[in-house]
Amino acid sequence: MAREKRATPGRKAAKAPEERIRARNEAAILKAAVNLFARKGFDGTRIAEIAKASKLPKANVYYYFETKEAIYARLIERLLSGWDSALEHIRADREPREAIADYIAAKLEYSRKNAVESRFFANEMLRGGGFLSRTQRRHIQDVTHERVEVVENWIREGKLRKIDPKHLFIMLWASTQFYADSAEVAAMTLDRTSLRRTDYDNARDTIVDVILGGCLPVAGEHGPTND
Amino acid sequence: MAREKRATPGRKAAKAPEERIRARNEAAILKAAVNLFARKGFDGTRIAEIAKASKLPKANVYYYFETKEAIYARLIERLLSGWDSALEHIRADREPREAIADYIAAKLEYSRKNAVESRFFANEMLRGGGFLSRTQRRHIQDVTHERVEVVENWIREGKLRKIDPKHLFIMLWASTQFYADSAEVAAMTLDRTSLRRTDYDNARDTIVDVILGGCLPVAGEHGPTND
DNA sequence: GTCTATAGGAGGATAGAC
DNA sequence: GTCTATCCTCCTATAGAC
Repeated sequence: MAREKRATPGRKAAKAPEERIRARNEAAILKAAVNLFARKGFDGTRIAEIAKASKLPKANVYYYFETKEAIYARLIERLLSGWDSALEHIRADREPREAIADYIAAKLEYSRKNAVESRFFANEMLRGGGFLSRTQRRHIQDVTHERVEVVENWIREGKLRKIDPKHLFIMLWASTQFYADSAEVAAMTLDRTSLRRTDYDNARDTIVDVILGGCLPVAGEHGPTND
Repeated sequence: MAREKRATPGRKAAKAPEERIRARNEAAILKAAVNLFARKGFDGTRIAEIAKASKLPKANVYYYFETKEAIYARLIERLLSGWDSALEHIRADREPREAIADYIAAKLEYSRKNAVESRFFANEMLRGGGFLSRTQRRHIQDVTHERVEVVENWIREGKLRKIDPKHLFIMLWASTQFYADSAEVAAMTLDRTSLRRTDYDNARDTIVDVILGGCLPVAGEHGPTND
Protein backbone atom coordinates (compact mmCIF):
# COMPACT_ATOMS: atom_id res chain seq x y z
CA MET A 1 0.00 0.00 0.00
CA ALA A 2 0.92 3.67 -0.42
CA ARG A 3 3.13 4.14 -3.37
CA GLU A 4 2.53 7.80 -4.11
CA LYS A 5 5.69 9.71 -4.83
CA ARG A 6 4.67 12.56 -7.01
CA ALA A 7 6.96 15.61 -7.23
CA THR A 8 3.94 17.83 -7.78
CA PRO A 9 1.04 16.67 -5.63
CA GLY A 10 -2.42 15.82 -6.93
CA ARG A 11 -3.34 18.68 -9.23
CA LYS A 12 -6.49 16.93 -10.30
CA ALA A 13 -5.76 14.12 -12.79
CA ALA A 14 -2.90 15.95 -14.47
CA LYS A 15 -0.41 13.15 -14.12
CA ALA A 16 3.09 13.82 -15.29
CA PRO A 17 3.93 11.87 -18.45
CA GLU A 18 6.57 9.79 -16.64
CA GLU A 19 3.88 8.71 -14.22
CA ARG A 20 1.71 7.57 -17.08
CA ILE A 21 4.53 5.52 -18.52
CA ARG A 22 5.19 4.00 -15.14
CA ALA A 23 1.52 3.19 -14.67
CA ARG A 24 1.29 1.59 -18.08
CA ASN A 25 4.43 -0.48 -17.73
CA GLU A 26 3.71 -1.59 -14.20
CA ALA A 27 0.28 -2.68 -15.32
CA ALA A 28 1.75 -4.64 -18.22
CA ILE A 29 4.23 -6.35 -15.93
CA LEU A 30 1.61 -7.24 -13.34
CA LYS A 31 -0.73 -8.58 -15.96
CA ALA A 32 1.94 -10.78 -17.48
CA ALA A 33 3.13 -11.86 -14.06
CA VAL A 34 -0.21 -12.91 -12.64
CA ASN A 35 -0.73 -15.09 -15.66
CA LEU A 36 2.58 -16.83 -15.32
CA PHE A 37 2.44 -17.14 -11.55
CA ALA A 38 -1.02 -18.66 -11.90
CA ARG A 39 0.27 -21.37 -14.19
CA LYS A 40 3.78 -22.02 -12.93
CA GLY A 41 3.84 -20.69 -9.41
CA PHE A 42 6.42 -18.41 -7.87
CA ASP A 43 9.48 -20.61 -8.27
CA GLY A 44 8.50 -21.81 -11.70
CA THR A 45 8.11 -18.34 -13.18
CA ARG A 46 11.14 -16.64 -14.76
CA ILE A 47 11.62 -12.92 -14.85
CA ALA A 48 12.64 -13.26 -18.48
CA GLU A 49 9.21 -14.74 -19.23
CA ILE A 50 7.47 -11.88 -17.49
CA ALA A 51 9.59 -9.43 -19.48
CA LYS A 52 8.82 -11.12 -22.75
CA ALA A 53 5.09 -11.34 -22.06
CA SER A 54 4.93 -7.68 -21.07
CA LYS A 55 7.05 -6.67 -24.07
CA LEU A 56 9.73 -5.00 -22.00
CA PRO A 57 13.42 -5.71 -21.70
CA LYS A 58 14.25 -7.75 -18.66
CA ALA A 59 16.18 -4.90 -17.08
CA ASN A 60 13.09 -2.70 -17.23
CA VAL A 61 11.17 -5.18 -15.14
CA TYR A 62 13.84 -4.68 -12.50
CA TYR A 63 13.54 -0.96 -12.96
CA TYR A 64 9.89 -1.10 -11.87
CA PHE A 65 10.12 -3.88 -9.31
CA GLU A 66 13.05 -4.57 -7.05
CA THR A 67 12.68 -8.33 -7.01
CA LYS A 68 10.43 -11.15 -8.13
CA GLU A 69 9.06 -11.23 -4.60
CA ALA A 70 7.99 -7.61 -4.94
CA ILE A 71 5.90 -8.38 -8.00
CA TYR A 72 4.33 -11.38 -6.31
CA ALA A 73 3.59 -9.47 -3.13
CA ARG A 74 1.90 -6.66 -5.04
CA LEU A 75 -0.33 -9.16 -6.79
CA ILE A 76 -1.28 -10.81 -3.52
CA GLU A 77 -2.16 -7.44 -2.07
CA ARG A 78 -4.26 -6.44 -5.05
CA LEU A 79 -6.07 -9.76 -4.94
CA LEU A 80 -6.93 -9.58 -1.27
CA SER A 81 -8.34 -6.09 -1.49
CA GLY A 82 -11.12 -7.48 -3.67
CA TRP A 83 -11.37 -10.83 -1.94
CA ASP A 84 -14.52 -10.08 -0.01
CA SER A 85 -16.55 -8.15 -2.58
CA ALA A 86 -18.93 -11.01 -3.38
CA LEU A 87 -19.56 -11.62 0.31
CA GLU A 88 -21.32 -8.26 0.51
CA HIS A 89 -24.42 -10.05 -0.69
CA ILE A 90 -24.62 -11.99 2.56
CA ARG A 91 -26.30 -9.32 4.65
CA ALA A 92 -28.46 -9.71 7.73
CA ASP A 93 -31.23 -7.53 6.32
CA ARG A 94 -31.77 -9.73 3.29
CA GLU A 95 -33.71 -12.91 2.78
CA PRO A 96 -31.30 -15.84 2.66
CA ARG A 97 -32.80 -17.20 -0.51
CA GLU A 98 -31.95 -14.13 -2.57
CA ALA A 99 -28.75 -13.33 -0.72
CA ILE A 100 -27.25 -16.77 -1.27
CA ALA A 101 -28.37 -16.91 -4.90
CA ASP A 102 -26.80 -13.52 -5.57
CA TYR A 103 -23.64 -14.53 -3.82
CA ILE A 104 -23.26 -17.66 -5.91
CA ALA A 105 -23.91 -15.72 -9.10
CA ALA A 106 -21.35 -13.07 -8.14
CA LYS A 107 -18.71 -15.58 -7.20
CA LEU A 108 -19.18 -17.53 -10.43
CA GLU A 109 -19.01 -14.33 -12.41
CA TYR A 110 -15.73 -13.60 -10.70
CA SER A 111 -14.46 -17.05 -11.67
CA ARG A 112 -15.45 -16.40 -15.26
CA LYS A 113 -14.02 -12.93 -15.57
CA ASN A 114 -11.03 -13.26 -13.28
CA ALA A 115 -10.01 -16.84 -13.78
CA VAL A 116 -6.35 -15.91 -13.82
CA GLU A 117 -6.50 -14.20 -10.44
CA SER A 118 -8.40 -17.12 -8.99
CA ARG A 119 -5.77 -19.54 -10.24
CA PHE A 120 -3.02 -17.33 -8.95
CA PHE A 121 -4.54 -17.50 -5.49
CA ALA A 122 -5.07 -21.24 -5.80
CA ASN A 123 -1.42 -21.64 -6.65
CA GLU A 124 -0.39 -19.63 -3.62
CA MET A 125 -2.55 -21.92 -1.51
CA LEU A 126 -0.83 -24.99 -2.93
CA ARG A 127 2.45 -23.34 -2.03
CA GLY A 128 1.14 -23.25 1.52
CA GLY A 129 0.09 -19.62 1.61
CA GLY A 130 3.45 -18.51 2.95
CA PHE A 131 3.26 -15.20 1.14
CA LEU A 132 0.19 -14.14 3.08
CA SER A 133 1.04 -11.75 5.85
CA ARG A 134 -0.44 -12.12 9.29
CA THR A 135 -2.62 -9.11 8.56
CA GLN A 136 -3.89 -10.61 5.36
CA ARG A 137 -4.76 -13.87 7.06
CA ARG A 138 -6.57 -11.95 9.74
CA HIS A 139 -8.46 -10.05 7.09
CA ILE A 140 -9.68 -13.26 5.50
CA GLN A 141 -10.72 -14.61 8.88
CA ASP A 142 -12.49 -11.44 9.97
CA VAL A 143 -14.44 -11.05 6.78
CA THR A 144 -15.44 -14.69 6.86
CA HIS A 145 -16.51 -14.71 10.47
CA GLU A 146 -18.62 -11.64 9.93
CA ARG A 147 -20.64 -13.46 7.28
CA VAL A 148 -20.73 -16.67 9.24
CA GLU A 149 -22.56 -14.75 11.93
CA VAL A 150 -25.15 -13.58 9.46
CA VAL A 151 -25.83 -17.16 8.47
CA GLU A 152 -25.97 -18.20 12.12
CA ASN A 153 -28.64 -15.60 12.67
CA TRP A 154 -30.66 -16.83 9.75
CA ILE A 155 -30.50 -20.29 11.25
CA ARG A 156 -31.60 -19.01 14.66
CA GLU A 157 -34.50 -17.22 13.00
CA GLY A 158 -35.52 -20.47 11.36
CA LYS A 159 -34.85 -19.09 7.90
CA LEU A 160 -32.25 -21.74 7.21
CA ARG A 161 -31.91 -25.33 8.30
CA LYS A 162 -29.34 -26.08 10.95
CA ILE A 163 -26.18 -26.36 8.90
CA ASP A 164 -22.60 -25.57 9.82
CA PRO A 165 -22.11 -22.12 8.23
CA LYS A 166 -18.35 -22.44 7.90
CA HIS A 167 -18.52 -25.64 5.95
CA LEU A 168 -21.32 -24.15 3.92
CA PHE A 169 -19.11 -21.26 2.90
CA ILE A 170 -16.35 -23.67 2.02
CA MET A 171 -18.79 -25.52 -0.23
CA LEU A 172 -19.71 -22.28 -1.93
CA TRP A 173 -16.12 -21.20 -2.47
CA ALA A 174 -15.05 -24.59 -3.68
CA SER A 175 -17.96 -25.05 -6.07
CA THR A 176 -17.61 -21.64 -7.65
CA GLN A 177 -13.83 -21.49 -7.81
CA PHE A 178 -13.58 -24.89 -9.40
CA TYR A 179 -14.73 -23.49 -12.73
CA ALA A 180 -11.70 -21.23 -12.75
CA ASP A 181 -9.06 -23.28 -10.93
CA SER A 182 -9.85 -26.64 -12.48
CA ALA A 183 -11.36 -25.35 -15.70
CA GLU A 184 -9.82 -28.22 -17.65
CA VAL A 185 -11.55 -30.88 -15.56
CA ALA A 186 -14.81 -28.96 -15.77
CA ALA A 187 -14.42 -28.69 -19.53
CA MET A 188 -13.65 -32.41 -19.87
CA THR A 189 -16.71 -33.26 -17.82
CA LEU A 190 -18.93 -31.01 -19.90
CA ASP A 191 -17.45 -32.24 -23.21
CA ARG A 192 -16.03 -28.90 -24.14
CA THR A 193 -12.62 -27.74 -25.20
CA SER A 194 -13.15 -24.66 -23.08
CA LEU A 195 -15.96 -23.38 -20.90
CA ARG A 196 -18.63 -21.19 -22.43
CA ARG A 197 -20.95 -18.69 -20.97
CA THR A 198 -23.86 -21.15 -20.93
CA ASP A 199 -21.74 -23.54 -18.87
CA TYR A 200 -21.40 -20.89 -16.22
CA ASP A 201 -25.12 -20.22 -16.37
CA ASN A 202 -25.91 -23.89 -15.91
CA ALA A 203 -23.38 -24.09 -13.11
CA ARG A 204 -25.06 -21.19 -11.39
CA ASP A 205 -28.52 -22.71 -11.73
CA THR A 206 -27.37 -26.07 -10.44
CA ILE A 207 -25.40 -24.72 -7.51
CA VAL A 208 -28.18 -22.34 -6.47
CA ASP A 209 -30.71 -25.12 -6.81
CA VAL A 210 -28.76 -27.66 -4.79
CA ILE A 211 -27.54 -25.28 -2.12
CA LEU A 212 -30.91 -23.64 -1.52
CA GLY A 213 -32.61 -27.02 -1.60
CA GLY A 214 -30.18 -28.19 1.02
CA CYS A 215 -30.32 -25.10 3.21
CA LEU A 216 -33.80 -23.70 3.15
CA PRO A 217 -36.22 -25.16 5.67
CA VAL A 218 -38.43 -27.89 4.30
CA ALA A 219 -42.18 -27.43 4.51
CA GLY A 220 -43.33 -29.41 7.53
CA GLU A 221 -39.94 -29.17 9.23
CA HIS A 222 -39.67 -26.53 11.92
CA GLY A 223 -36.82 -24.62 13.44
CA PRO A 224 -37.19 -22.47 16.55
CA THR A 225 -39.47 -19.95 14.87
CA ASN A 226 -40.88 -16.96 16.70
CA ASP A 227 -44.18 -16.82 14.88
CA MET B 1 4.15 -48.67 -18.03
CA ALA B 2 6.04 -51.97 -18.35
CA ARG B 3 9.32 -51.74 -16.62
CA GLU B 4 10.12 -55.35 -15.91
CA LYS B 5 13.68 -56.29 -16.69
CA ARG B 6 14.54 -59.14 -14.42
CA ALA B 7 17.46 -61.44 -15.33
CA THR B 8 15.70 -64.35 -13.63
CA PRO B 9 11.96 -64.21 -14.21
CA GLY B 10 9.32 -64.25 -11.46
CA ARG B 11 10.25 -67.13 -9.21
CA LYS B 12 7.47 -66.34 -6.78
CA ALA B 13 8.20 -63.24 -4.67
CA ALA B 14 11.89 -63.96 -4.44
CA LYS B 15 12.99 -60.59 -5.73
CA ALA B 16 16.67 -60.13 -6.33
CA PRO B 17 18.26 -57.80 -3.79
CA GLU B 18 19.02 -55.20 -6.48
CA GLU B 19 15.33 -55.12 -7.27
CA ARG B 20 14.51 -54.41 -3.67
CA ILE B 21 16.96 -51.54 -3.61
CA ARG B 22 15.51 -50.18 -6.80
CA ALA B 23 11.99 -50.45 -5.44
CA ARG B 24 12.94 -48.73 -2.22
CA ASN B 25 14.82 -45.89 -3.87
CA GLU B 26 12.26 -45.30 -6.58
CA ALA B 27 9.59 -45.12 -3.92
CA ALA B 28 11.64 -42.62 -1.92
CA ILE B 29 12.17 -40.46 -4.98
CA LEU B 30 8.52 -40.54 -5.98
CA LYS B 31 7.39 -39.72 -2.48
CA ALA B 32 9.72 -36.76 -2.24
CA ALA B 33 8.83 -35.63 -5.74
CA VAL B 34 5.06 -35.67 -5.38
CA ASN B 35 5.42 -33.52 -2.30
CA LEU B 36 7.55 -30.95 -4.02
CA PHE B 37 5.61 -30.97 -7.27
CA ALA B 38 2.42 -30.46 -5.27
CA ARG B 39 3.81 -27.34 -3.64
CA LYS B 40 6.00 -25.83 -6.33
CA GLY B 41 4.81 -27.33 -9.57
CA PHE B 42 6.91 -28.89 -12.27
CA ASP B 43 9.05 -25.91 -13.18
CA GLY B 44 9.46 -24.79 -9.61
CA THR B 45 10.79 -28.11 -8.35
CA ARG B 46 14.55 -28.75 -8.47
CA ILE B 47 16.05 -32.18 -8.90
CA ALA B 48 18.48 -31.31 -6.14
CA GLU B 49 15.53 -30.79 -3.78
CA ILE B 50 14.07 -34.15 -4.72
CA ALA B 51 17.44 -35.76 -4.12
CA LYS B 52 17.85 -34.11 -0.75
CA ALA B 53 14.34 -35.00 0.37
CA SER B 54 14.78 -38.61 -0.68
CA LYS B 55 18.22 -38.77 0.92
CA LEU B 56 19.99 -39.77 -2.26
CA PRO B 57 22.73 -38.06 -4.20
CA LYS B 58 21.46 -36.10 -7.15
CA ALA B 59 23.15 -38.43 -9.62
CA ASN B 60 21.22 -41.38 -8.19
CA VAL B 61 17.95 -39.70 -8.98
CA TYR B 62 19.12 -39.64 -12.58
CA TYR B 63 20.12 -43.26 -12.28
CA TYR B 64 16.51 -44.22 -11.56
CA PHE B 65 14.75 -41.68 -13.73
CA GLU B 66 15.99 -40.37 -17.03
CA THR B 67 14.59 -36.88 -16.64
CA LYS B 68 12.44 -34.72 -14.42
CA GLU B 69 9.60 -35.28 -16.89
CA ALA B 70 9.89 -39.02 -16.34
CA ILE B 71 9.33 -38.62 -12.62
CA TYR B 72 6.39 -36.33 -13.17
CA ALA B 73 4.83 -38.60 -15.77
CA ARG B 74 5.08 -41.62 -13.49
CA LEU B 75 3.30 -39.72 -10.75
CA ILE B 76 0.52 -38.65 -13.10
CA GLU B 77 0.09 -42.22 -14.19
CA ARG B 78 -0.02 -43.54 -10.66
CA LEU B 79 -2.55 -40.89 -9.70
CA LEU B 80 -4.92 -41.56 -12.56
CA SER B 81 -5.02 -45.28 -11.97
CA GLY B 82 -6.75 -44.57 -8.65
CA TRP B 83 -8.70 -41.58 -9.84
CA ASP B 84 -12.04 -43.30 -10.13
CA SER B 85 -12.03 -45.52 -7.07
CA ALA B 86 -14.45 -43.37 -5.07
CA LEU B 87 -16.86 -43.23 -8.00
CA GLU B 88 -17.51 -46.96 -7.59
CA HIS B 89 -20.05 -46.01 -4.98
CA ILE B 90 -22.25 -44.44 -7.64
CA ARG B 91 -23.89 -47.62 -8.90
CA ALA B 92 -27.24 -48.06 -10.60
CA ASP B 93 -28.32 -50.80 -8.22
CA ARG B 94 -27.98 -48.64 -5.13
CA GLU B 95 -30.27 -46.12 -3.56
CA PRO B 96 -28.99 -42.62 -4.38
CA ARG B 97 -29.17 -41.51 -0.76
CA GLU B 98 -26.65 -44.07 0.43
CA ALA B 99 -24.59 -44.07 -2.73
CA ILE B 100 -24.04 -40.32 -2.69
CA ALA B 101 -23.34 -40.24 1.04
CA ASP B 102 -20.78 -43.02 0.67
CA TYR B 103 -19.20 -41.29 -2.27
CA ILE B 104 -18.79 -38.03 -0.36
CA ALA B 105 -17.32 -39.84 2.62
CA ALA B 106 -14.88 -41.75 0.41
CA LYS B 107 -13.78 -38.66 -1.47
CA LEU B 108 -13.23 -36.72 1.74
CA GLU B 109 -11.29 -39.59 3.20
CA TYR B 110 -9.10 -39.50 0.12
CA SER B 111 -8.55 -35.78 0.63
CA ARG B 112 -7.55 -36.42 4.20
CA LYS B 113 -5.23 -39.33 3.59
CA ASN B 114 -3.86 -38.33 0.21
CA ALA B 115 -3.77 -34.58 0.45
CA VAL B 116 -0.41 -34.44 -1.28
CA GLU B 117 -1.61 -36.35 -4.32
CA SER B 118 -4.69 -34.20 -4.52
CA ARG B 119 -2.58 -31.06 -4.47
CA PHE B 120 -0.24 -32.49 -7.04
CA PHE B 121 -3.16 -33.00 -9.38
CA ALA B 122 -4.52 -29.53 -8.61
CA ASN B 123 -1.16 -28.07 -9.51
CA GLU B 124 -1.13 -29.93 -12.80
CA MET B 125 -4.56 -28.48 -13.52
CA LEU B 126 -3.32 -24.97 -12.83
CA ARG B 127 -0.51 -25.70 -15.26
CA GLY B 128 -3.22 -26.39 -17.80
CA GLY B 129 -3.11 -30.17 -17.65
CA GLY B 130 -0.61 -30.38 -20.46
CA PHE B 131 0.99 -33.49 -19.02
CA LEU B 132 -2.19 -35.51 -19.37
CA SER B 133 -2.06 -37.76 -22.40
CA ARG B 134 -4.99 -38.06 -24.73
CA THR B 135 -5.65 -41.50 -23.28
CA GLN B 136 -5.67 -40.18 -19.76
CA ARG B 137 -8.11 -37.43 -20.65
CA ARG B 138 -10.33 -39.96 -22.31
CA HIS B 139 -10.17 -42.13 -19.21
CA ILE B 140 -11.36 -39.27 -17.04
CA GLN B 141 -14.18 -38.50 -19.46
CA ASP B 142 -15.29 -42.10 -19.83
CA VAL B 143 -15.34 -42.80 -16.13
CA THR B 144 -17.25 -39.60 -15.48
CA HIS B 145 -19.82 -40.13 -18.20
CA GLU B 146 -20.48 -43.62 -16.96
CA ARG B 147 -21.47 -42.25 -13.55
CA VAL B 148 -23.36 -39.33 -15.00
CA GLU B 149 -25.61 -41.88 -16.68
CA VAL B 150 -26.31 -43.56 -13.37
CA VAL B 151 -27.43 -40.24 -11.95
CA GLU B 152 -29.53 -39.53 -15.01
CA ASN B 153 -31.30 -42.81 -14.46
CA TRP B 154 -32.00 -42.00 -10.86
CA ILE B 155 -33.53 -38.75 -12.02
CA ARG B 156 -35.67 -40.52 -14.61
CA GLU B 157 -36.85 -42.91 -11.94
CA GLY B 158 -37.86 -39.97 -9.79
CA LYS B 159 -35.32 -40.86 -7.14
CA LEU B 160 -33.54 -37.55 -7.54
CA ARG B 161 -34.76 -34.11 -8.40
CA LYS B 162 -34.02 -32.86 -11.89
CA ILE B 163 -30.49 -31.56 -11.51
CA ASP B 164 -27.68 -31.37 -14.03
CA PRO B 165 -25.57 -34.44 -13.10
CA LYS B 166 -22.34 -33.06 -14.52
CA HIS B 167 -22.48 -29.89 -12.49
CA LEU B 168 -23.51 -31.97 -9.51
CA PHE B 169 -20.35 -34.06 -9.82
CA ILE B 170 -18.30 -30.90 -10.15
CA MET B 171 -19.83 -29.65 -6.91
CA LEU B 172 -18.92 -32.89 -5.19
CA TRP B 173 -15.35 -32.90 -6.45
CA ALA B 174 -14.84 -29.27 -5.64
CA SER B 175 -16.31 -29.47 -2.16
CA THR B 176 -14.34 -32.53 -1.16
CA GLN B 177 -11.04 -31.61 -2.76
CA PHE B 178 -11.04 -28.17 -1.23
CA TYR B 179 -10.09 -29.61 2.14
CA ALA B 180 -6.89 -30.92 0.59
CA ASP B 181 -6.08 -28.35 -2.09
CA SER B 182 -6.98 -25.25 -0.10
CA ALA B 183 -6.40 -26.67 3.34
CA GLU B 184 -5.01 -23.35 4.55
CA VAL B 185 -8.17 -21.44 3.70
CA ALA B 186 -10.28 -24.17 5.25
CA ALA B 187 -8.15 -24.05 8.39
CA MET B 188 -8.38 -20.25 8.58
CA THR B 189 -12.14 -20.44 8.23
CA LEU B 190 -12.43 -23.07 10.94
CA ASP B 191 -9.99 -21.25 13.27
CA ARG B 192 -7.43 -23.99 13.20
CA THR B 193 -3.74 -24.07 12.50
CA SER B 194 -4.32 -27.33 10.66
CA LEU B 195 -7.33 -29.49 9.94
CA ARG B 196 -8.26 -32.21 12.35
CA ARG B 197 -10.19 -35.36 11.97
CA THR B 198 -13.33 -33.81 13.44
CA ASP B 199 -13.18 -31.08 10.83
CA TYR B 200 -13.38 -33.71 8.12
CA ASP B 201 -16.25 -35.38 9.94
CA ASN B 202 -18.14 -32.12 10.14
CA ALA B 203 -17.36 -31.42 6.51
CA ARG B 204 -18.77 -34.79 5.56
CA ASP B 205 -21.94 -34.27 7.56
CA THR B 206 -22.51 -30.81 6.14
CA ILE B 207 -21.82 -31.75 2.53
CA VAL B 208 -23.98 -34.87 2.73
CA ASP B 209 -26.73 -32.90 4.40
CA VAL B 210 -26.74 -30.06 1.89
CA ILE B 211 -26.27 -32.20 -1.22
CA LEU B 212 -28.92 -34.74 -0.28
CA GLY B 213 -31.27 -31.98 0.81
CA GLY B 214 -30.75 -30.35 -2.55
CA CYS B 215 -31.01 -33.51 -4.65
CA LEU B 216 -33.53 -35.82 -3.08
CA PRO B 217 -37.12 -35.28 -4.07
CA VAL B 218 -39.12 -33.18 -1.66
CA ALA B 219 -42.23 -34.66 -0.16
CA GLY B 220 -45.15 -33.34 -2.17
CA GLU B 221 -43.04 -32.71 -5.25
CA HIS B 222 -43.28 -35.36 -7.94
CA GLY B 223 -41.07 -36.41 -10.77
CA PRO B 224 -42.22 -38.75 -13.53
CA THR B 225 -42.66 -41.71 -11.22
CA ASN B 226 -43.87 -45.07 -12.43
CA ASP B 227 -45.78 -46.02 -9.33
C1' DG C 1 13.36 5.93 -18.65
C1' DT C 2 15.51 2.45 -21.92
C1' DC C 3 18.44 -1.15 -22.87
C1' DT C 4 23.03 -4.00 -23.66
C1' DA C 5 26.23 -6.56 -21.31
C1' DT C 6 27.62 -9.30 -17.80
C1' DA C 7 28.55 -10.85 -13.11
C1' DG C 8 27.70 -14.64 -10.13
C1' DG C 9 25.36 -18.45 -9.09
C1' DA C 10 22.05 -22.33 -9.58
C1' DG C 11 19.85 -25.79 -12.46
C1' DG C 12 19.44 -30.09 -15.47
C1' DA C 13 22.04 -33.54 -16.91
C1' DT C 14 26.42 -36.58 -17.66
C1' DA C 15 31.18 -38.86 -17.18
C1' DG C 16 33.41 -41.93 -15.07
C1' DA C 17 35.90 -43.53 -10.72
C1' DC C 18 34.69 -46.62 -7.13
C1' DG D 1 24.50 -49.40 -7.59
C1' DT D 2 26.84 -45.25 -5.54
C1' DC D 3 28.65 -40.83 -5.81
C1' DT D 4 32.13 -36.80 -6.94
C1' DA D 5 33.27 -33.62 -10.28
C1' DT D 6 31.90 -31.16 -13.96
C1' DC D 7 29.62 -29.32 -18.35
C1' DC D 8 26.80 -26.00 -20.09
C1' DT D 9 22.71 -23.55 -19.94
C1' DC D 10 19.74 -20.42 -17.84
C1' DC D 11 18.50 -17.50 -13.92
C1' DT D 12 18.30 -13.34 -10.77
C1' DA D 13 20.04 -9.19 -10.40
C1' DT D 14 23.13 -5.15 -11.42
C1' DA D 15 26.31 -1.84 -13.88
C1' DG D 16 26.43 1.59 -16.67
C1' DA D 17 26.09 3.52 -21.57
C1' DC D 18 22.57 5.98 -24.03
